[in-house]
Amino acid sequence: MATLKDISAELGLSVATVSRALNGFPEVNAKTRMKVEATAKRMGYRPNRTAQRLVTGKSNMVGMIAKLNADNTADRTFLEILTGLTAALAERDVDLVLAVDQEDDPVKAYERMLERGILDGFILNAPMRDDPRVDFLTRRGVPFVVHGQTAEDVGYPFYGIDNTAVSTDAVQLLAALGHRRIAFLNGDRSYAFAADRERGFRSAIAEAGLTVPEAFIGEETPSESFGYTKALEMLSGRSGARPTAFVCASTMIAAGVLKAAGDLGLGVPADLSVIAHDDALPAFRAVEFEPTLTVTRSPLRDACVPLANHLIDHIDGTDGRDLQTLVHAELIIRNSTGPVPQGGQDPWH
Amino acid sequence: MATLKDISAELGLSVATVSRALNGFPEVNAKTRMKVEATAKRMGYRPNRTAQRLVTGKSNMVGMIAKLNADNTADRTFLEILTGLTAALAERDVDLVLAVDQEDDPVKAYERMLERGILDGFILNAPMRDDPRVDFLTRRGVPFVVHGQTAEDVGYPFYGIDNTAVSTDAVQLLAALGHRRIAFLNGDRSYAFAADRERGFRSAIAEAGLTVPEAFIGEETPSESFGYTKALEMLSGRSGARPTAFVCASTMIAAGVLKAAGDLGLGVPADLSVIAHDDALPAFRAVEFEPTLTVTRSPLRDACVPLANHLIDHIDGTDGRDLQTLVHAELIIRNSTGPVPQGGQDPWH
DNA sequence: CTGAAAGCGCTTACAG
DNA sequence: CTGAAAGCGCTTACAG
Repeated sequence: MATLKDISAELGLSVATVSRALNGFPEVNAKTRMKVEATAKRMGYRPNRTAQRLVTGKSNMVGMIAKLNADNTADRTFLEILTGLTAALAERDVDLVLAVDQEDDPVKAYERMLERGILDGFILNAPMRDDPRVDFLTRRGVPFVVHGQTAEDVGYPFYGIDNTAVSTDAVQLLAALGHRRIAFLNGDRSYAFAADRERGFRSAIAEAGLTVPEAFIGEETPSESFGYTKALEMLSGRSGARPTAFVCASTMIAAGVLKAAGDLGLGVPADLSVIAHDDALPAFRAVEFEPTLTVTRSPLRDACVPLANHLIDHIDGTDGRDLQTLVHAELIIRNSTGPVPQGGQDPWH
Repeated sequence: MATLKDISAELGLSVATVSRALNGFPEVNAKTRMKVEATAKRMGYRPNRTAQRLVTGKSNMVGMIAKLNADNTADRTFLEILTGLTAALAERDVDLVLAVDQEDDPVKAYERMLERGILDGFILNAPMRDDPRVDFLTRRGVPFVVHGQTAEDVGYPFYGIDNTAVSTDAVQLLAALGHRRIAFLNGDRSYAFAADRERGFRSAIAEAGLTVPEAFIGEETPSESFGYTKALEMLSGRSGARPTAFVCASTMIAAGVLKAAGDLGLGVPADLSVIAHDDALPAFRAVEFEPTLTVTRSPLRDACVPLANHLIDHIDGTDGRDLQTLVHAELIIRNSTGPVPQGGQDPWH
């Protein structure tokens, strides 16, 4: 591997000048810079990251720790994030070191990674409300970015969607269509996103002058089978009145609900309306649902570039409060939502 | 962070001696070593990996590049490997840098990672037969370990299961039970494991004096729906005689086959025998199948420690040929296999 | 605009 | 058994 010394010897310049030329320092003579750049290219020069790191104190590596779910499957959203994130980090010449957390204590894995002393910062995925990792990293003074929100008015960088609005948008649409019995199939409430969705759901229900029985609310790690089982249960009407609409935390859940509706001979949207939040996972395309699915949409991939940039900027010194992005998911009305069924058209009346 | 210099100043020793004491050099005085170790501990000393790396040329980091499937989902086995691997590498103080490959050319991503110049080696997952990545890394002189086999008589380190034997064991069991019409639901044949499974299958079929129509052989990325669809198709008998037994590349596929059998009112193992290879994924537990599944079993997790160790040893200079492990998967006979149905008991006769 | 020098925190021949 | 010194490949004040 060619080094700065090789180039400087070749050109009769000092390593210092070569270094400055290659790093875009303004004081270098334009001609010198061109010569240096040309020979660097010709000699196939690559800066030695280790040496750079030793002197700058920065590693150009950030960490992410995957957390396995209770059933030992990391969710498929994780791989989606991983794909976008490694690409976005690579754009800024940063590598991703990955670990998988198999323990109960959520900060242990971070502590261990930190001890190895090779990381500039962390990306926190799937945060809980008041996530203990946030507290831990803040106390240690380690830069990090959160995918999502763990609390209001925080000092750290984050990128997330407004999950409260996700639910209120959904409920408002359904209420405007005349629905009064709206069920909610949420994700695991210990995660911040699901907690926010629930708050939004309840407040929008109240806002619309409606009430919701607890039997209409389910929460679990999103899956098709969760949607199927819960919808079947709620639509059986064993617990009194049946819902006429479902708000689903994910398209996977919605797939299960549609299946349950099909099994019960219910038409969507004639007998039942369904709306879901859509992370735009390649494996679950809402436009290919039958009927096409009304969604609040915010592609998971869109989060990756700002996540990477926020973290790197923060490492480079930008204040965390200046690196906070909260986006409003787009409401896309398709064919799975319609007016509440009336009189004779409603098989339950 | 405390450095060697801090410790040496504290004790009035040279940094060289402190370094040697901490690195277990035999020539250091026992008393000196103890003193050094004690103060190192007291001062919370952690060696600076970057400095170590600059001088030794080793980074203690290895790379793995995830390949997305055509449907953009990385298989769930990938996360299983990731979990075991990061743990096994951590035992030897090595970190895993991850990238996701989104391109057509399989070596591009490796080239890019290599250019960054921060890795000691690679772990190759899901190899193809005569995998181009093997060729590429060999030519570049980059250490790597393969999870699986890409060819016979190779020079690189690998850990894999004997996939030929996986199929022959399955076929021999079924043939011994009297089955003569054995179907095979394989993984994607472009992968080495599936190519080996197919070779094993065909040779065992011939060995047993049987033949197999091409309509009895299916191949696809393993999934429950693949098993379900294919089994339904084969059992419908549209293409002549129906199989009395299925050899499945994975428990996911077997789950689909069992479902199809159920839909058709076929009892397992009374009317149909099913055997699968079991990677022991936490989400698909063969003993919890109904009926419990006969399998060839080799936990994916078991591969991780030898993979990590083979790679690290190879990086440290051990010859690749001395770091090759091929294990024979265990045959576990449970309740999904039985004698071939005869006469009146066979609904198809 | 360029160079000589110090230094980042280690390891490792080479002396003694 | 221990130390002084060189060096890994860079960056960056400090001079000029």
